[in-house]
Amino acid sequence: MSAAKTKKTVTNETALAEQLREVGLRPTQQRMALADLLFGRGNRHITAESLYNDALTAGVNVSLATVYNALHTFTAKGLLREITIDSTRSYFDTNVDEHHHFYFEKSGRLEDIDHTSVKLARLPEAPDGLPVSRIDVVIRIDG
Amino acid sequence: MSAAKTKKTVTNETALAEQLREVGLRPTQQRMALADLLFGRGNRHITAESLYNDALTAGVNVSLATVYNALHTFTAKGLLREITIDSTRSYFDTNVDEHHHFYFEKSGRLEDIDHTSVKLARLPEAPDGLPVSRIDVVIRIDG
DNA sequence: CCCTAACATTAGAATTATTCTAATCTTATT
DNA sequence: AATAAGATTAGAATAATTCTAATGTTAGGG
Repeated sequence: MSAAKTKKTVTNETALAEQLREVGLRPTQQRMALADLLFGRGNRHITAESLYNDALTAGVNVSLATVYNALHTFTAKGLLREITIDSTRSYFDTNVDEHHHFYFEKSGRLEDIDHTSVKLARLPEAPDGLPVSRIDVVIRIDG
Repeated sequence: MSAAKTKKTVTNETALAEQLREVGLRPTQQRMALADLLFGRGNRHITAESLYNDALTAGVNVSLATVYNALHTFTAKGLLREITIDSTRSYFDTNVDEHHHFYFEKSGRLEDIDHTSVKLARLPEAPDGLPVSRIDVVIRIDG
């Protein structure tokens, strides 16, 4: 179902467009469509290729290069989190809260682990007292 | 300094060649040279490109494709451990003991953390009781 | 010992993932 | 509504990695 045509003066801006504006991004056609595919459902782990395929299936006119641009821009703005597990491709997580991951080696699938389920009782001091930006725990599952 | 010429009958096989044979690999020129560059010094974090450059500098005649082959073969045989931190390239660690890593985001450098320095007090159960093959902890340093 | 067949290894060519940059689109300002 | 400044897009280029045909190695028979 398509929304009623927007008049030239912006009067009925959608919530999605507003969210993009809030982080300083223009709500362009391509970004709106990709943001909708990304955030319309629950938390997901996607790759540039998988989002590109989702876009094609949804009939969205967008190039793969633009999908990469959008993923990196969204990550820089804190709307996505990049996870590096498999060097052959980048994964992006729509869950940006503190959490960890199970990685199923055979299928390549990722599963979120709530941060309260993992407790780091002892941690080494960071060299030169430099700030820790993030701690990633990946539990690799043989299956 | 070059070792004395080996006679046709293998009498004075080097220790390095013997180690390769032990894991079922032929001690070819290229592999011997790469193994020497990899394991000759202390623990290191290398990339295919960095090892290739080391080889060129050392005057070793080897292709980049062969460097990739050797790194993956050595990893499969347990002589190296692959670490995935940065999706733009694969790192290989000559330290195959249980340990974790600091990752310096600005320089891209890795530093080993002894496994006794990190204590995981609470861990979630693996789904379906599947076996855990490895737990990786990466502490990302903003510097 | 040497020769040969079977298999392992190598590296040039091909592929895949990602980035770059020139062209296009948006938007704030008038 | 027109314009200029800057953001966004996507075709082309690049970089990382893999594939596969050619080459090298080795064990066993002659």
